Amino acid sequence: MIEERLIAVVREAADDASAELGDAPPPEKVELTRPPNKEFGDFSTNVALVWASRLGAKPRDVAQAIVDHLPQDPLIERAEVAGPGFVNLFVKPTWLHDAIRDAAIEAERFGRAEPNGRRVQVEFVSANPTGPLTIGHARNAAIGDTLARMLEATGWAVEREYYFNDAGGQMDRFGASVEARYLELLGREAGVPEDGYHGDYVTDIARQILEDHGPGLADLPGEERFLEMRANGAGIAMGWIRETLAAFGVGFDTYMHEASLSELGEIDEAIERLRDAGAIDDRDGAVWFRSTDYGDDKDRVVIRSNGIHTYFGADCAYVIDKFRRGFDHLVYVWGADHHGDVVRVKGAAQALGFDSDAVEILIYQFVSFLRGGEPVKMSKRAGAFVSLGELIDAVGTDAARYHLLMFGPDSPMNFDIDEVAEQTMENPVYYVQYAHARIASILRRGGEQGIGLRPVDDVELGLLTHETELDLMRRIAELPQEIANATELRGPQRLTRYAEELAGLFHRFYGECKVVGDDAELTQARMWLCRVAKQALATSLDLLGVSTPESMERAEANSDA
RNA sequence: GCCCUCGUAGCUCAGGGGAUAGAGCACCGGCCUCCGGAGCCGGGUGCGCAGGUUCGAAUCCUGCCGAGGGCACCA
Repeated sequence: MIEERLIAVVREAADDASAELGDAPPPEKVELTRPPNKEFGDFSTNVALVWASRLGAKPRDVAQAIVDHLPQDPLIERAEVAGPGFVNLFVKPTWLHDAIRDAAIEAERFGRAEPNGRRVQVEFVSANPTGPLTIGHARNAAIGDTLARMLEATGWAVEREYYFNDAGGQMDRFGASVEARYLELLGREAGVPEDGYHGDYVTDIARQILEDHGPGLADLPGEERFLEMRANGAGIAMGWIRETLAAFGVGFDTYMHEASLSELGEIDEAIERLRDAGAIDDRDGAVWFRSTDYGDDKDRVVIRSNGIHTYFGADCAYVIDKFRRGFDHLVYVWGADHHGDVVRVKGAAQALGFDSDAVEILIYQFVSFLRGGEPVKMSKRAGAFVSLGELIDAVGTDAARYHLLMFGPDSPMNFDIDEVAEQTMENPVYYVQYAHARIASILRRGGEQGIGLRPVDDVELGLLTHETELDLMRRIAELPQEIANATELRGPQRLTRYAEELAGLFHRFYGECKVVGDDAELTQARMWLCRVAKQALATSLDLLGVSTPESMERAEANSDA
């Protein structure tokens, strides 16, 4: 790697310069950064700035000393002192040609890391099956799935898990609501409970149950009838959810339901282990986890005085269950409304003897959905909501996912459905996809003209010397680092930014350089550059869960003529 | 009251202690008889406030102001 080589060179120079600079040895760590501006070279290091403060010397003098002692290296064109004391390295463009050649050989593996032998579970969405997914789940699904994709790209073995509660009070209210609608369909007197689910979709579910099982369920004894309704209703809702997720490009490896934790006795086990750890108090007939020992502002009940565990009690068992399945790292993707649970879940993990750093809870802020500039009000129980399916129908999976991933999870965001749907021209996703399709078109054109692409090893990439070619190659070469950074920082928005920049650099290159031209050798080199650029765009989009079209439909929005 | 997140351009948002703080949209003006004009080029305004740490702060710390969310034997 070019970076390691340059770091070694700089370190050598610093060691050589050390004698004449003073007592303080050069910093252990030499960091290379990509300068914000290419006038500052290909790579830059601030080592002189850090070192100078220890030496009590002027940073620019230290930088100059390093430059003066730089060993001869055929790769380095020149080095300059700049700004407050940066050492800027200008590298011969061959490093870019080499990088592109390597990328070409790696093909679809370019930018992705080798397996690291570690397993991670990403648990996300995890909505209870009381109805269709709503737009309230959209950001969770997009972030969770893309994080899973990014972790895979950085070498992790990833399992995507969906956790849901199939007992609990919400599900009971849902079951009672389905039951009421079912009876009403049969002409019987019934009513959805006040605190039940009032959306029309509940009737759809009841109708489905009626179709599947006939009217006979109505005559079952009360409790049995209710359980049938709850179970069948949940099954139908879960089916809808899976369909919607599939349309959104999201698939899960495992579906975990809360009831199985108690079936496995894992909740009892969790309480016992917490008790052994001295983290349990019995008070007022209930069982409490002393979460205040872990920074919570009050202790939390795990078993209520009626003997039923709380959601949090199940969470404790769930942590054990997850680690028991051999994961090295756990990620939970939660909305901001659950941020208060973070401390106690991590605390419970610690009390249970696990490394709480291996329990990562990724909190994302809420999305304000708008329609025509007006906020969309959401209430699932009242039935007033926009489903994720409707969102997908309105704006498309690509635009929806891209828009949801454009902004950092920490950032509260607006999503104007009408804007993303109707004014698609302003959505950057099409800009990026267009670049991809445009490259595909160029490569097709080359094929039509009978230009066979030779193996990249037989192609003189050194012919790529135009400024726009160098800029494009430079950015392509950064893909592996971009993916690594985006993943480590849990920042999918970095990938959207990268993809947009790459697309922009390609468009500029396209404007300046004719790919399929008279010079056969240059055509070969440029077609390979196109191919690698296309690959880098495709990998970026794929990590975002956005499709990579080989051609774009002409938009009807162009019809201003 | 306590806790979490956020506050950057007219709008939506990027900016992992570094150089001149960026992109898209919106607005104005340009672009080759040629590989896709969903493109390219040019035009300008801003880090909520006050301190602190640092050679250097949009970035780290403290306080204040403002917004969202959370503080159940609910899920």
